[in-house]
Amino acid sequence: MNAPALSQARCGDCPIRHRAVCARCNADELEELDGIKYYRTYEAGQPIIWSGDVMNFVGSVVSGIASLTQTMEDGRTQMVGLLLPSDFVGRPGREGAAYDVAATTDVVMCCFRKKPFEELMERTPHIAHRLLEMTLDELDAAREWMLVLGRKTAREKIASLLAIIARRDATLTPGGATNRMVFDLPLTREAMADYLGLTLETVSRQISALKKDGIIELEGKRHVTVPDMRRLMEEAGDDSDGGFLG
Amino acid sequence: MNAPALSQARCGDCPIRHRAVCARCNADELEELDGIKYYRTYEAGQPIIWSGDVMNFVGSVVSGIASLTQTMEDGRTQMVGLLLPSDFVGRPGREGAAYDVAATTDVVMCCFRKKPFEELMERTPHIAHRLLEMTLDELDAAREWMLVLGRKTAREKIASLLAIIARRDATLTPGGATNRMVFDLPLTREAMADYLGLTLETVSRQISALKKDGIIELEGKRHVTVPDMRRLMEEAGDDSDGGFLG
DNA sequence: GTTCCCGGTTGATCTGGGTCAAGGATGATG
DNA sequence: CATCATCCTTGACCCAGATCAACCGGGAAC
Repeated sequence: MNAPALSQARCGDCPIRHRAVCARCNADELEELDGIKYYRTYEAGQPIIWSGDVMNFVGSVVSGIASLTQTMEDGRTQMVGLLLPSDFVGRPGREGAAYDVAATTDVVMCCFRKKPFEELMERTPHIAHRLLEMTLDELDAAREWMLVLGRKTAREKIASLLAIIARRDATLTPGGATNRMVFDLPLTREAMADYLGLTLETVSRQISALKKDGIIELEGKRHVTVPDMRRLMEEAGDDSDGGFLG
Repeated sequence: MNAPALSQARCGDCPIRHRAVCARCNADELEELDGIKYYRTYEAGQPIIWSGDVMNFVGSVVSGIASLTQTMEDGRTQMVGLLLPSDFVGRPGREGAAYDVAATTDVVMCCFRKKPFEELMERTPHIAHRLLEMTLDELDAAREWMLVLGRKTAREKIASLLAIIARRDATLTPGGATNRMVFDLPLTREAMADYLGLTLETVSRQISALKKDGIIELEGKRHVTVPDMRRLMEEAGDDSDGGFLG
């Protein structure tokens, strides 16, 4: 893979409150991170890691959206996770990457060199603890997605995805989830298809159908208004919190 | 849920080398577990935990097979994990169960009361560490399964499942995986269908097809011989290690 | 402006797997 | 032994979603 632009920065520069390790960005042990932490930026479409590559860093997404995908020899692909700001990338204690990671939009990552990070983890149990919690969250999310992939119809799949994206935006928006929600799709139709185990044509058709039925409104191809979140949730086939972020 | 038979036992009685916490069964901190550890048995078909139930224990499977399933209001179900001997159940730090857990065959569980277990985890970092590793394994497995659910054909799904079960048996069998493998299916056709996002009729048909094509041989409904594992792997659609155990 | 390109839409048709329905085997029970 | 229940198999048919193909629209390059 190609080498993206790399910039060094002190911890205090962390632009957001990270959910995991970086959540400690202003805390005591952070002093120890000087010199092992840096930022990287990736352009939309760029690969971040290839499955099987040796990963010599861990990190978390600062801005933008990255995707985890698995690929078969014949080219069939399945997206197995979406990485949103504050999500963690990397597997302490593992050598290689398990899946392809790519930037879906422009992405800024906050990285830590792996070795020192692991040593830090040894010394500070609550970091390991936080990491375990995040991993459990991701596991829940992945298993919830298994239900979507295995048992839901195309329409339900689309509604589930829209609900997740809306809910994600809600957590980033002061005020949070309301009945009416407005957001931009951060994914192409093709990426949505890869996420949902569908073809892009089916994605397009089902979005059109949801629009025709008044479940959503569309402005351009990406800007979505959901006039009534409850109706969208019904279309998704369950009332569950349904939060796949992993 | 009903209360299954419960028997107390000292740690030294642990019948197998557990992969995770129980891996410490003969180690120092185990002394501390006296009184918070016990065994439970469940009959095939019995529920172990309902999704949403308060879970006051964690534990690991000693013998038998348990399944994790998610269910929609209308009854559609998706199995999201198989728990084999040595697999861990429970979520330190979480109140409720996230999915239904049920005994697929007769199951013996080695349980720890949750509170004391969590306290023990606080004090002994390497248990937390081991737990993180196991959770990462399960996450990998779940994501691998997402590829199966989202993109593979019915025939590939069946082959993938057979390959996983064969490989699991191989790890339990001295000698390990060979070209020729013989094992018993621990799942009904319906359970396989729930695991694979198919109907039981399709499962049955595809198994018949694999038999007709000489990929597998069947004796009765459950006893399977795979004359050539490589051919089965090809049918599964990838050469990957494909290990979904979680 | 014109052209090109890329992401998206829509239509026509095909098909894998779902659905509905009718047996078949095996093993438990009286 | 007959009965019954469970699990499994197989057939006939149907439909949701895949496939193949044509076209649209907006933005970047010339």
